[in-house]
Amino acid sequence: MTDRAGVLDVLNDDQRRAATHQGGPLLILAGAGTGKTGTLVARAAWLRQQGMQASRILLLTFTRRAADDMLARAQAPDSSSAERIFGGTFHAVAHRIIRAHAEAFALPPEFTVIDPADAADVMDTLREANGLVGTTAGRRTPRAATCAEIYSRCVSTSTHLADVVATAYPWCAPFTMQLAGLFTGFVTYKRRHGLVDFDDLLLLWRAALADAAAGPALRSLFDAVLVDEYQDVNAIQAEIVRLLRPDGEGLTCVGDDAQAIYAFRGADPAHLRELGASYANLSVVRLSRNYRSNRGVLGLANVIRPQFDGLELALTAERGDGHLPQLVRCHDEATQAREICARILADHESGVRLQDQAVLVRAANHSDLLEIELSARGIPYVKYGGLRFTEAAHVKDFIAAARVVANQADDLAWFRLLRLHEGIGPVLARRIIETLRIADPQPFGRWLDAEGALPQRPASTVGPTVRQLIVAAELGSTGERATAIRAALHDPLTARYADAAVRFADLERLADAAADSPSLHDALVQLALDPPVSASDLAGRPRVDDDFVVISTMHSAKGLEWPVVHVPQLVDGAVPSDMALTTPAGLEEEQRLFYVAVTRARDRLYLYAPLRMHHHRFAADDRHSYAQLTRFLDDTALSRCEVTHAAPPRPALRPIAPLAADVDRDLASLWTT
DNA sequence: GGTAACTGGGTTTTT
DNA sequence: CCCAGTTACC
Repeated sequence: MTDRAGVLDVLNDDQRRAATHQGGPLLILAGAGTGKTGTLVARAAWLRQQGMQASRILLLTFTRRAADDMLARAQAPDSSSAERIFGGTFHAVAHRIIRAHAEAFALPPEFTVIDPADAADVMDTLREANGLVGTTAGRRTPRAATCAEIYSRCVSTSTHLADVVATAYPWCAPFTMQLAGLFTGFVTYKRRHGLVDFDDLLLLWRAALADAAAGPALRSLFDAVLVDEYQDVNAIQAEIVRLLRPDGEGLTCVGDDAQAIYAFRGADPAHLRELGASYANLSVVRLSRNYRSNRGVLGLANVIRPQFDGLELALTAERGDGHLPQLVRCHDEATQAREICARILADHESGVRLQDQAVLVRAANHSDLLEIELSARGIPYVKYGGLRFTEAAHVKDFIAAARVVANQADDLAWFRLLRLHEGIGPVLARRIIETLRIADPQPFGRWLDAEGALPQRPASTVGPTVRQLIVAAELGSTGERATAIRAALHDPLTARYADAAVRFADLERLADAAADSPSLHDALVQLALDPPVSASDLAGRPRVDDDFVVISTMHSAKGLEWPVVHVPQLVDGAVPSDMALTTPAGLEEEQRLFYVAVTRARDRLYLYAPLRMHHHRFAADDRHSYAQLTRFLDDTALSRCEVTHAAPPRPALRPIAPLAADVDRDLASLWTT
């Protein structure tokens, strides 16, 4: 059991003031590395010391990892439910409430939670009917995923479509009308098929809280609400918090407006900055004593950090002076990759484990060249961010099959499942679904009719699969069902993928993981809300003796730290990303993202600026133009760094044309006499 | 009529 | 790697 007095003892004065704050809403403005998590955990402990029941404390976070972390530190793992803090991500908590009262929300009890990829699939099936297909008037229509993004942006920021398109998706402006029609269809489709997307989870929770009857009941479940990373809330989440604690009593928000990096999914640091306006009696406690980084790193961090009136904060170093950040100006990207590898190996030889070193990139593809170089030198690495495990085709296939078993009315899943089979394309798949729907809501009962109506070849591939799934649906335990679903997919997956054996092994892990859930439904929701990053995620922690460099996107690195951090691609267009520069707000967010990246480093920070970029967007008219150093590294910032120049690339090899000519001549003897 | 297989141009970040 | 468009096959 946690030693609660001990939790408070290790805090500094500011942290203790935050943890033991009484009465009225509290904002803890916590700079990077200032012990935010420990303070929040201590506050929960202190509230319980004051006599509050654990189950009446609500802890809201943005990632599952953050929630698990804090809950693990705040309570014993074997505590009873009354002794357990009610915690999770906004979405997971919303789901728990909605699933428990599905009828009250006019949802079918077996409603399916769809992830953004599913939402894009729905958009895809509706786009043709809304004139959003192919190339119109020489302009390519927005991709299905883009349509889903725009929709979500409208919803999560409560902003009109026309404004969202104008500011964030200007190239889609010609299709605004069609998008409006598409979105109407999207909402209708979701309701008709019992689908709930991520935005819906929040919208439904907010609606319930605002409801005259349900609101007071939901509010009265909790005495205290603790919100982590408040700078990342969107308009809906901010309102959920406000509805949970209308007068601010018992509300604690933790955040740092300088680390707001999720505007693209509707978040806005203005919600944090305006807390004072919503709650006149708001107390603000600043945590600025940094326990993570040395003074060299913080010197740079403090000049990059954007300051906002009334919420200024400068980090002070609790650790020693340490090294200055190093800016390595590299001849080109290839040099950059070699330089990173050289420093990784040098630090490794001086005793730093590979896993204590991270490379933080703005976009997943920024590490392409580096990954080749790492592989060539035999340096092991793992990559976080970018493609998720659940986005791999075979995993989506498995999930589609499981969804059909869990909810036979899930047309979206049927569509994917059917199309997996040889000889079945979009038209046949749709026709089969039409046939099945006559028997709605039990399409399985009509399967043999549908199969009989198919041409011989498709029937012979899809028939066995579906008949096995029908059997799987009758099985008792989740584990048996998952295993049977996997078995049903054996033949179609083998026919489709050359590396079917590997993929099939992945699915075994997935089926095993699903077996732990009480129902197939729960397993699927879990997978949607908290997708495993890789197959090894499902298999548990990697072995202790495995050592590897971490490559992560800056976004995925939030909240983490490493002794050594490498930040490549410090070039305008990459950092800051040119995709983000359509608005001044976009540039500001890029700067905050850079701040997040810099503040991940404990001991050593290496920044890399390639001087020459090949195939770069800005260099389209001159493939050898010289790139500009990122605008975040102005003279002040540079004065906080030690600048070095990387060795020029190895001299080019002498042309080997004579050699090639020899080879060609030898070959020619094979067909000349 | 419908599907598979290939080609060529575009690619941020994720609960 | 995704998607639109084309072509060749059933």
